[in-house]
Amino acid sequence: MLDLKFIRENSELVKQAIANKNEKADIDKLLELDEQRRKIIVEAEELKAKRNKVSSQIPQLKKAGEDVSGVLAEMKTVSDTISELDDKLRKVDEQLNDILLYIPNIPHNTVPVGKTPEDNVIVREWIPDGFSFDDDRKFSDHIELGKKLSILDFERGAKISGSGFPLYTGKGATLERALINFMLDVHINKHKYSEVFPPFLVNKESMIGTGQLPKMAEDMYHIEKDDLYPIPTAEVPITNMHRDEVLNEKDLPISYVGYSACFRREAGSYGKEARGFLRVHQFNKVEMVKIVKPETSYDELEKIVSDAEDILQALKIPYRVLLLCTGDLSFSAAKCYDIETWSPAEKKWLEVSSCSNFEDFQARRAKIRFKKEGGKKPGLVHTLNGSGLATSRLMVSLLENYQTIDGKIVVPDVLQKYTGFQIIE
RNA sequence: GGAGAGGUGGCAGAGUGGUUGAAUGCGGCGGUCUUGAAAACCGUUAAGGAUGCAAGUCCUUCCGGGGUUCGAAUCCCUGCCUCUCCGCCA
Repeated sequence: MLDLKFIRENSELVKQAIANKNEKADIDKLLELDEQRRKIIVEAEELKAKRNKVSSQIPQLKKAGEDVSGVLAEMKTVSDTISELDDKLRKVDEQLNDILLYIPNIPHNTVPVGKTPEDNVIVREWIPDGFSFDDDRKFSDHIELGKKLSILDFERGAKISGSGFPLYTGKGATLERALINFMLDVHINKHKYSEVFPPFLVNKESMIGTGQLPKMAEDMYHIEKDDLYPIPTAEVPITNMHRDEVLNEKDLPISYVGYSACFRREAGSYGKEARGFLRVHQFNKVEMVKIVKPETSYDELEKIVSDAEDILQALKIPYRVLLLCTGDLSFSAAKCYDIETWSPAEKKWLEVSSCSNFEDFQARRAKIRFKKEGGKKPGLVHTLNGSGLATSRLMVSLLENYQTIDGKIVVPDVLQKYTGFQIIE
């Protein structure tokens, strides 16, 4: 959420930013409501001041034996008028909020302006020793490998739940678990994040806090009976840990890492893109979340990206880092880097991580503040998060890159102590 | 799921219709005292909003939402959460 005052004072800038993000919002309507709102408040507050004053005098008048019936009648009218104004205010506030909650964050000035993914900027590329894009071996894709080695069973996953719900079996299941544990350990021990294991169902307030609702409702699962949402990412529960809290400046930055299953409806995505692991309704992800002071958030963003890259370098999987353009930037983000790994069978880059700085956009929605040293007013924190990493597409790159000529999978060195085996055959 | 109890400031804990934004204690901050520290004593200690150049003034907030009343932390309804007992259960 943007600051209403900021929008009032920078309406043209906000309009431009929204257009750059390929989004829409009726800023003029918002400003009109804002004006109405303030007018009503002034009117109502004058009456409330009067009511408070007179009400406190009534006991004294009674004590003095005076007749207060006239005053009571007058105050009744005043109170009725106040109720009317409060009702009016509530309605205006609701409309105002409806618009505010749909206004996206403003891109940072280092974000390239662009419309489509083609306008994203490749920041860097990393390949392990001995790797070549021109390798002319015949690469099996992850679906063939999964089937042949009995480690992935998409058919049965679809039978149990539906398409897009992958089933790992045998050494595939072990490998998945190894990957998650390896990533968690690196972030906890090497990068010094504190570990959390969050709930997978959250309430509406949490979904609004991080910006998934109301805008992205169609992409979320919703359990109607209990009004709970299966999380699309651990970002939601972890960032919302500190919703409605005032933190101490000395406790910042806070860095959390946690594993969760992630649930996404992916409404409207069908076809080839959805094959196997490429687009699924449930996947596993290790997520990093940071809550920081505003002045450090862009340094912290670079750190999150490098922490995520560290995993891929340890796994020796080719990847590249993209700086997303304004048009490809998500609703809540001010700046975002994507990390993509190479799939030699698809001959494509696959998104395995997204690292974003939300500045105070989520903090304002979720009311996450911090008390500055020296007793100044609490200010909004900046929040960030990054996948470190999502396993499903990473598994695609891992299986494909580590396959041998005779169709086996060599387990990456760093994972072997987690799997307990060196090869899948 | 059934039966009770309760949710008050950073924390603990008073307060059952009228100067209560809220006693008291602890903690925090500032000061006096001290070579320094402790103790003691004194003072101070919420957030959000409207308005204003500012100082300030005003409004709101005692879990959330409605209601009764001239007036609500206090009464009524409702939602959420916590605790105790019972039942069920990985």
